[in-house]
Amino acid sequence: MFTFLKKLSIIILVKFMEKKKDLRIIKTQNLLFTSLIKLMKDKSFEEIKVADICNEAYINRSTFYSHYNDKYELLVDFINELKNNLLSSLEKNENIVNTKDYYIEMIHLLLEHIESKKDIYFSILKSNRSSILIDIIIEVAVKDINKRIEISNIHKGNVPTDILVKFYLGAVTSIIIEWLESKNKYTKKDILNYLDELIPEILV
Amino acid sequence: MFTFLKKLSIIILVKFMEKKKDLRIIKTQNLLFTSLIKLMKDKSFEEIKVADICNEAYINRSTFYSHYNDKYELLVDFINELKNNLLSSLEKNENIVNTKDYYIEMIHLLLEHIESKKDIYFSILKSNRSSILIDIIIEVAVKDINKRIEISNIHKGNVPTDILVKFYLGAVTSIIIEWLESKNKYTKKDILNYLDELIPEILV
DNA sequence: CAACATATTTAACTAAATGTATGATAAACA
DNA sequence: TGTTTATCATACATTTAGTTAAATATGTTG
Repeated sequence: MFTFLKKLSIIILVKFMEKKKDLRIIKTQNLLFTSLIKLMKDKSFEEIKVADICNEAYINRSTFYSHYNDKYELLVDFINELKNNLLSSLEKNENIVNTKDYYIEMIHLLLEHIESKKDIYFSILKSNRSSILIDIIIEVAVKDINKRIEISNIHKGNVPTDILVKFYLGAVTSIIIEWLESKNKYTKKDILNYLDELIPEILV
Repeated sequence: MFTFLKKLSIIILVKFMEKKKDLRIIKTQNLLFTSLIKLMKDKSFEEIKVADICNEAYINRSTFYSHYNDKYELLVDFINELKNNLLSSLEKNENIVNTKDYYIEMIHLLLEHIESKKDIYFSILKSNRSSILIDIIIEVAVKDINKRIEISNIHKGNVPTDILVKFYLGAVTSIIIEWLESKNKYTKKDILNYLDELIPEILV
């Protein structure tokens, strides 16, 4: 119970530090985000101008500059939003005991998150920024994995844990990108089955 | 024999179409390439201006525009150069019979290539463009793998070949990036041993 | 080596996009 | 309701991109 309150207070503190008090700020920020997503469907991020983003969002350009110094800051902010979102999606995974099950369930949650925000992730790929997608998945997944301290002690082989983790996360991410890019070629279930087959029990 | 001549003539035709006859062109192009590499060590690619590249190369800006329409074209040209380079490095791999040996040797050649051009690849990572590195490795490796047609028929499981290939190439690329980013933490031999352990015989 | 072809330089210029500043207006907050 | 502050409208300085044309320098070819 105390832990819960502690958690809550931290969240409130973070929100407070972010200074997102004023509704107007939240409103414009969301408008800028959705504008960015929409534009990234048709253009690469480099081609998108600050003026484009503002026009699409019906927001004055000087307002944009009162929030961000340039479009790259907007992108970083947007990506962090996605990361936090994904991280909390993965939290449902906390009380799975078996390690292999944990990994498969994590990938399951990952795919569900991405499918629920397919527009956004597809826009990221379209805008020629696949490295963003890779960054998001790997960073968030590593954070989640690091919560399960035991893992680092379990693996019996000669391969260091960080290498092991990067190996399989790179593999999974690569498949996810293939899944997104090939649109309707594979279902979410297909991908999950393939990964279940490809990730060995040895990991446990 | 005829096929050989046909191949040769195509190569000659390509070289002719590239119009790289004049030494001056080769010279400036190389200057632009090395200038780009040098700048990417300190700045992200977005931050680098056409004028910066020209100053560093002691080349007039209008000369730049007689070669490329923008800096992105220069980057593409540079990347293609790297791809061709890597592809011919991998050719030593042609007459290996055993499939697992082929993969390990391919990774070996890959690591040797990257180590011999460590400056360049490290610059690419520094300039916040890891997706370039991923593109290069995956595209070239897939080309090389596709030469060995048999592979597509060999795998016994339910996982489609393209998924299988993307899975392990994603994994290997992820490790290579980790290897480069962690500078001196692992030797080339370490990485090769780890990957040898992680890539299953099942593939064969 | 001389004649020719063409790549590079120099310099000026247009257009577009960035980033800043200020006072007026509108909306949120307490 | 009064105060605070985010947004708007506008104007302006600066940077970068990309084009053009004539003079110069450097490779190519017979």
